Amino acid sequence: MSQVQGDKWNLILDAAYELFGANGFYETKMSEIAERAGIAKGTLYLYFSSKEQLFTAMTKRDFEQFLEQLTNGLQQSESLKERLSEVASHHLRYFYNRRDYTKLFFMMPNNDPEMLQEIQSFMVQYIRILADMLEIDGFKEPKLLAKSFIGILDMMKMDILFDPSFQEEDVCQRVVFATDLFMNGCMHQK
Amino acid sequence: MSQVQGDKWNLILDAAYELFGANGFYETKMSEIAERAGIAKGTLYLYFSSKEQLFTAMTKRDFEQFLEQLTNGLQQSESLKERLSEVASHHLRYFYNRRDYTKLFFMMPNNDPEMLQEIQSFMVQYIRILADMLEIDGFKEPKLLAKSFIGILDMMKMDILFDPSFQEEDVCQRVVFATDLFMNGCMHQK
Amino acid sequence: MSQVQGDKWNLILDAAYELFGANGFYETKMSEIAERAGIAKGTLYLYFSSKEQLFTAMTKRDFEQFLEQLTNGLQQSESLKERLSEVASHHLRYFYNRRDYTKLFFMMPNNDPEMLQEIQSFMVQYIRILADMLEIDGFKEPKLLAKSFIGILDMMKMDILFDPSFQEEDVCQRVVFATDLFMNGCMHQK
Amino acid sequence: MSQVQGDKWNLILDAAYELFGANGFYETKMSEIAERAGIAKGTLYLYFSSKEQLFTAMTKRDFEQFLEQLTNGLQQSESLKERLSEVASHHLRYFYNRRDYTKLFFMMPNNDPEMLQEIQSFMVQYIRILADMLEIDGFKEPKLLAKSFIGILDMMKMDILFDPSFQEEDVCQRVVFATDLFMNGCMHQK
DNA sequence: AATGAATGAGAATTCATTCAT
DNA sequence: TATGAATGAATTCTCATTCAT
Repeated sequence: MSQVQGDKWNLILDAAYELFGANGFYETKMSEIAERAGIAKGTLYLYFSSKEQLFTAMTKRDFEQFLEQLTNGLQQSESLKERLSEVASHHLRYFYNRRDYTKLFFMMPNNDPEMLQEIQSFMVQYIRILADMLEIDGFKEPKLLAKSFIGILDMMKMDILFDPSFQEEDVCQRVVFATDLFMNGCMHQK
Repeated sequence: MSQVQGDKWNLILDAAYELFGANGFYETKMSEIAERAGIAKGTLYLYFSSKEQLFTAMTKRDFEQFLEQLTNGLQQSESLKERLSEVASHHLRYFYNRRDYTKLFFMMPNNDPEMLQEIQSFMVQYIRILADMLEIDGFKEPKLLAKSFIGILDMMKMDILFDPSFQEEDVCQRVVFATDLFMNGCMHQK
Repeated sequence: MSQVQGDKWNLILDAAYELFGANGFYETKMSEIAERAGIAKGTLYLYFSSKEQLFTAMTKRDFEQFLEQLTNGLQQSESLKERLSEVASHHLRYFYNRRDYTKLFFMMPNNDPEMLQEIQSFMVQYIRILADMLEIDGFKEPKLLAKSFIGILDMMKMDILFDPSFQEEDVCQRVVFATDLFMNGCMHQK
Repeated sequence: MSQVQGDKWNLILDAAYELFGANGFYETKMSEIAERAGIAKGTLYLYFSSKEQLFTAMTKRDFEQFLEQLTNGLQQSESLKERLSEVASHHLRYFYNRRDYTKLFFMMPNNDPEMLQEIQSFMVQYIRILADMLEIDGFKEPKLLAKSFIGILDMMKMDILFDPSFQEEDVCQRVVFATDLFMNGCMHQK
């Protein structure tokens, strides 16, 4: 995580990430976040107006990082298959690296519209990246295809996060499996 | 199925379903559930030992219903394609019928091991049903394929639940799309 | 104060009266009131929805008592002078008996519209009682006269509440003084 | 009067007056006062050691102004009646001009001894001004009479501040009414 | 079985005040 | 003088759960 010295904003987000990720939104106290960040409780509120907003900001930072790294990774890929592999690899590795933060994906504040907004905005961008590359290659219904691929990858988080025997090598196998399945499915739908 | 249980048991579960579904676990009060069920707060605790357990029981009933109806639907299908269509149709319709209960799929209690247990047990059964039919037809890696198909279907809940313009006809198109994509992908992976 | 056995509502109001009166609204904690009433904090909220509402209810009860006792006292008086004396006596004794609750008259919640409502409603009733008796005797501008008399009496609370040497006998002298002054003023304004 | 004090001192007091007057002591934040005065929060504490002390200083300035203007106004009056009219007019106009600052008269900090001191000191001086003029004309109990007159005038603040239909002309009528009532009352008590 | 009054632990948030710059 | 980022004490209110009836 980014810990630029003096960057209290990122410091707080890092602390929040650890605790929300390990314990979930409702089970994490603002006082714990403050303590972990090494600042006073009141200071949190100089940077984030509420617990909900802090969670949303933390998620947003993570989403942006996800998309940025994905975009970077894709620049080295040429063929569609390479690009799809890159997406799969990035997606699955994302979860693999967050095995200790499972709560992030199952516990978020319920009624926060800003949070929902953030999720939807992320999905739109993620889907567009995939859909664009599929469209260039002439596939019909690129958006639906994109969602399908993401769906395949996302379902795999269950094993990655909750199967303790899941190893880093397994990630690669899944990448190949998902990419092949999806590519074959696409090719014959053209 | 739950006729074994008394009337009041189901009455409570119905009330819980409505409220948890509309507002989420943390935003629903036990007193509200009692009121909606037309009984006293204390009575809830004669049937369920805690709020978490009530939520888990409610989810379990829903899961069982899902699997039971799926099994029934599959008995009329012959070919693999028909069976996959049936699965897709059932899965997507499930979400379509629960458009007003979106919180059910995004907010659940965090630290309840019984609940996690229930989800995993459901997934195992759901996957097995699909994997079995794929295995019979000779596909390799039937479990991974099953998870992939479920993943494709599950991603579609985003549109079904949150796109207000999503109509019942759209469900059918998605069924066809998902089934075709998956079938084609499978066929060429054999 | 009224402490009908089992009447928790009055029990809470009594405790609130003591503490709000001695320390003022903002300096009194709900937990203190609960402790003094011998109940749990949460129980307060079964009877009063907020601290403000508790204060208002307490004030209302006191106002009602004031007006009821005043009305009773006036039934034994015949002449106007007797009646004015009764009002003066009642008003000044009210403050004298509440020498230990001075904060009641100088500290109340600021922005509570219900509280303002209550005060104005009390004043309207108090003024009417006085104005009615003045009108019967043919005085012009009975409402203005009523307010003036109340003003004279109310100003005396400063000495009664804050002059430690103020004795019960002094109350009587003030009653005579205020009544005479006001009567004479009225008589020659007819 | 407060020319002795620096510009900023009065600037702060002006801001405090607006905000305390409109919202009351507890509902006004030091940060708001600073913002309104166009200075930094910390700067407030270079001039006033605490919120309470700021409120007291603000009140003191207002009291001093009240007494100074009253004294000035009385120098042009000759007869007792004229002088009483002047007092009444000044008192009622004071409230009329502060219709937007009602909180000043109903919300002040509770436990600040300096503030209580200030109020009592003001009352002593105000009463003395009135009592002196009454004593010169040979009235008995001049202090009690002074308090009574002030009481009559002060009760009228209720209408002036809270009756939205109260007009400037009504002030004059009240002045005449109060003065007459009081004069007549006094004359016949001699 | 059913009730619902009573409990009390628990947490977010505010804001007067300080002090390093 | 002036600043404003940082502090942290302090308190209301909620709500799952209990238990006497």
